Amino acid sequence: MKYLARSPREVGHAIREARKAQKLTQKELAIRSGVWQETISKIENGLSGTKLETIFDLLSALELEVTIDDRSKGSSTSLEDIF
Amino acid sequence: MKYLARSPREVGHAIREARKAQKLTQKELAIRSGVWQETISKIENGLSGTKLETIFDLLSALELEVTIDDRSKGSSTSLEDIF
DNA sequence: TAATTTTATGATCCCAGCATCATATATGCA
DNA sequence: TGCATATATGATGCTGGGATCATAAAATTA
Repeated sequence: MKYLARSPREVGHAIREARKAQKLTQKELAIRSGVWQETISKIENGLSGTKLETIFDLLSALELEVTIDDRSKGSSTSLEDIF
Repeated sequence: MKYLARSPREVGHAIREARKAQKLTQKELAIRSGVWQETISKIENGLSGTKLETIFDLLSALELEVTIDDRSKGSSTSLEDIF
């Protein structure tokens, strides 16, 4: 799965989707990542501005990586994200 | 250009590279993004943990977007980033 | 639907991000 | 090498992130 994120809120959404795809609970992710369940909840729901550091803690626990690329290139996501 | 970021520090580096590629000074980017030059300097150098929000302010000013993807797939970067 | 598990919410406290101002370095160019 | 521009650094203060504890609300499942 591949997620395009244009805002912190969308990053939170991507994290939720990825977590669910891996059938993890917030608590399990919390243990793996060192980020509290309560905090994960807030991040996934887009409350809280979140620090980059925290996001990376979650992403690496989920084995995800971040790519920064020119906006233009592809609404590749529109296609691939359909599922 | 495409950057793979595995840490806040690498995000800062990617921002610097993208800014330079667009021949912008920190001050110019500061004006466009609403983030202070001093803050940009610190972010580019990996000092400061930075908030996600601030990163997105910079990325959109640079017309960059973020993709979150499974780690595995491609050391596509190693190839494409060579230049 | 009762019991259990998962998520969300709320409050408090500490620490750090960032705006802001001042200034020191460094880099580029005439 | 001297001046202008660009970048880095340092200090301060306010605000908000996140750890932490307690608990409410949802969602699962027996």
